[in-house]
Amino acid sequence: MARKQGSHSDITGPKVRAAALRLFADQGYAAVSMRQIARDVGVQAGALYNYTPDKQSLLFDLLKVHMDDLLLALDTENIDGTPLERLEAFTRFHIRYHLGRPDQVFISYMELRNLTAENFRVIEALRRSYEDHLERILQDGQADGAFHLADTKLTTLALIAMLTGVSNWYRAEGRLSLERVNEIYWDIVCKAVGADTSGRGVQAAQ
Amino acid sequence: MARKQGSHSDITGPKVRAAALRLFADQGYAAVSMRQIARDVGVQAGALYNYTPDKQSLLFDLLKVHMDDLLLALDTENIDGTPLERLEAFTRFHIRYHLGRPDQVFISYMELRNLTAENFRVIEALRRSYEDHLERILQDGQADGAFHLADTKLTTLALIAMLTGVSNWYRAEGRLSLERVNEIYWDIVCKAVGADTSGRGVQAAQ
DNA sequence: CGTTGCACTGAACGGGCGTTCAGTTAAGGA
DNA sequence: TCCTTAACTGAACGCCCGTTCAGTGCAACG
Repeated sequence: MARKQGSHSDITGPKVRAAALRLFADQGYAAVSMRQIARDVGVQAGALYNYTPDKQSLLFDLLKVHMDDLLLALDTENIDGTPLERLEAFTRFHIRYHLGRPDQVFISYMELRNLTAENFRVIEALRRSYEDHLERILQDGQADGAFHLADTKLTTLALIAMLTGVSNWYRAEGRLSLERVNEIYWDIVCKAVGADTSGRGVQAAQ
Repeated sequence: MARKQGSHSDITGPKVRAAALRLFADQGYAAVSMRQIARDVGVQAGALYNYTPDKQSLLFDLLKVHMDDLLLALDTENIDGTPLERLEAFTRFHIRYHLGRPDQVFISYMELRNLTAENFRVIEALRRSYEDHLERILQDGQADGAFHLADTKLTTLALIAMLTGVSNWYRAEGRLSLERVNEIYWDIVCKAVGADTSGRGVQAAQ
């Protein structure tokens, strides 16, 4: 048998990436076989090699596209205003964007170690430039007295770790709406950077 | 050939666990073979089965021991005092303990998905009880007005994610000493929970 | 209507996997 | 000294791995 109807390459290609993404996220890169991905797509394992030169590239492409999309979306956001406003925009953007792509986020920090050294460097650089965006906000806020930070670099890493952690527990059907989560985290972030919070203040509601 | 000298079981046993820990942390559970572990220890693969019933138990035991040690060490810490004092003790404990055991920490959140369902539940419960410890501090502080939190549960998860993130970048030979890292993170945590920080305040030193 | 070429199959390649087990060696007790 | 037994070897079990490739059938083109 060959293809059953019409041209399939523009259907099968995305299917392959989608299956790889889901399976890598569920079971981990090393635990997933090409035959498993193929079964998920509905083809034989050999057919996958029409869409990727090898398994490693499949992983790399997923991570690369994710990081590119992330940086592009960040650039597209409106990030003008005071450091405090920019920090709020970044916080909300990060949470919203990450909660919308749980699988991509998951493999982007779980499967880094399964990249070849060269591929790792590429992704690492992209990640770094994302972090730099936040650090610049913190530096600006520190410079004009809006924030009070002991160390901008560490605060950057601390905030990103905190915000990314949302993906570990958030469930859309859970007790809190995305908007409520945004509010609560923004409240924490805002205080953590030592910004003047008089006048705002999120109410506890437990 | 059999054993070369003396009794080896109390030497080989720890060696097996140590090799498994290091290799799992470096390459991931699924990517490490029993033969690789055996080579590291200096025996044939079959000999490993004198020390573990199977590969899965090897992973589970590492995680279980780590979590038990963590909870024991936490209980051993002096945790009396005001909520603010207890929060500071917890923060410093968490950072110190985690930075001292990078491999255990790493596999404890990277390899959870490679546990069987039953083993996962056990580790998950231990982790939960660790989180509960922090949440209790936050609740007490919230109750007596020391902290101002929008949501104690989310703040718990946010803080733990932030603190555990230290393991991702901290290097002993890096620019900051453990004590300095402790100071900076405690500064962030302290502010994040909305505690009154007048009179303290860590100085920036960049 | 013949030809081209895309998308795919199915078998094969060499190799590694977790695990088992009969056999071997040497330490330590009787 | 003999004997038991802990500790380990080395081969084997059946199975799965990533990847390659000759062959196949269909759609579209000239």
